[in-house]
Amino acid sequence: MENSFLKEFKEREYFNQCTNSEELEQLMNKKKIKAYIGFDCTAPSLHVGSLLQIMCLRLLQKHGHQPIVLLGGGTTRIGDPSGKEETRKILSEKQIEKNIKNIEKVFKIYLKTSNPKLKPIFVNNYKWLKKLNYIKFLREIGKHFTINKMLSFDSVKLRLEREQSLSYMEFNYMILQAYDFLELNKTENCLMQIGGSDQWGNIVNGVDLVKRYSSKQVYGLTTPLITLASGVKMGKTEKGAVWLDSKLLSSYDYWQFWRNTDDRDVLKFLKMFTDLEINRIDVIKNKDINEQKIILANEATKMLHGKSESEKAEKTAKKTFEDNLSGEGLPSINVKENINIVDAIILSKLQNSKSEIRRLIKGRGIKINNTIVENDKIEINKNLLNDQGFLKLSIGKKKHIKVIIN
RNA sequence: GGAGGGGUACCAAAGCGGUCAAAUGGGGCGGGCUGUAAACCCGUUGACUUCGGUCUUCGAAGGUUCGAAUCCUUCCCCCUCCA
Repeated sequence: MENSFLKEFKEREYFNQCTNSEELEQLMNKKKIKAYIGFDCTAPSLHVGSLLQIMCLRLLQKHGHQPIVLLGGGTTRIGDPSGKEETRKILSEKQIEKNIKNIEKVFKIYLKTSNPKLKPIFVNNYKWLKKLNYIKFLREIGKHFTINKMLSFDSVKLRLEREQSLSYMEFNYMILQAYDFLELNKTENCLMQIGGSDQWGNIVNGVDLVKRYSSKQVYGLTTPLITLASGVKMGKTEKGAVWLDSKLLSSYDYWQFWRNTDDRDVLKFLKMFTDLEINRIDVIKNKDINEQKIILANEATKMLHGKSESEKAEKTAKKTFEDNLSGEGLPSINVKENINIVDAIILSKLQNSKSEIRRLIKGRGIKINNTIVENDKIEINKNLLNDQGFLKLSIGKKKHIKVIIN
């Protein structure tokens, strides 16, 4: 079978590990299945750190399979401790519900929702986890887990080797996640779980549990952890998380995030985070590197914020960076006349320390309409407006904002 | 339970009565070079400031002292070895 789900999954470098690659391939070629991914609900929205998982769900739809989105209201209440050093702050019930609602919106943007055979099924594991009866759970589910086996999982093994404590709750997280899979298999006939490579152990546990409990064969598939060429984990910038939410990060800033990709990561990101077919990417990769980055930024932004926002961002970027003009579409703030430059920057939220801003001014890093601000006493007044009626305030080379005096 | 070692800024790690807002390295930020890249070089990196200073920080709380990250007391936490 040409161009099967798994083939494309591998071509796009989504593939890390699979519990049984050949069998899964055969199965998915034969019939359309349901697969699920669980998402963390501790934050008010998702950021690019989750984008690869979202892309996996899109790919499922592309090949006719139906995604299940598990928003782990139940497990969020406990917190996945894997790899975490500090204890997670406990979120209120209300906050979790609010997060879940907001996160659902992200999926409704990225996934097709009209076709009933493909549209994402949203589930919340709190629904079944809250009803669990401890004794019954131990007898029915707990008996399928041997400590011996669990100790052999990397997540556990490493912790023990490093002589770090591993709490009983952490063991339970593994089991609860496995139980989620079992539950989804029973209620939705879900046959596959996808997750990041750090979830491998948890996923394998789920596959095992379903097999032992129901004698059914299900599959697990993981994606690699994306480390950037620079060695850091993807998704953080100077401004913090790269949110997939226009309320938390403007489409312009989102576009900039992709535009600023390291040369060495561009090809990978084109494969991972755009819908462009592989053969088109093969052509694109011979283009000028900066053109490639623009294509990447356009494709990624289009998917989240829509075509017009993406075009606007590109135009603004071109004006701002290439023509050195004041791009119309920059994020903007309104200020009173004669406000001090330092206070204005505080208002813009681009910096939150006055000392830092003064330092930047001393270091010649702040510009108004491309002119270096020489001292921190400057006031913003109407004389500084350009002929379009605003002024461009720049912090460093990349952060620009439109200032309007009212 | 017994014996030692330790908790310092974003991280790692010096300092062990005043010259400490705290060496050094990493990271971050700004500048230069370039391509809104990387590498490299330079600067900067608690807050506020009328730019004179002022205020808050070295696990927590007390105490000694003109003066404490540094000394004492109590408490909390981590690590190593022994049982």
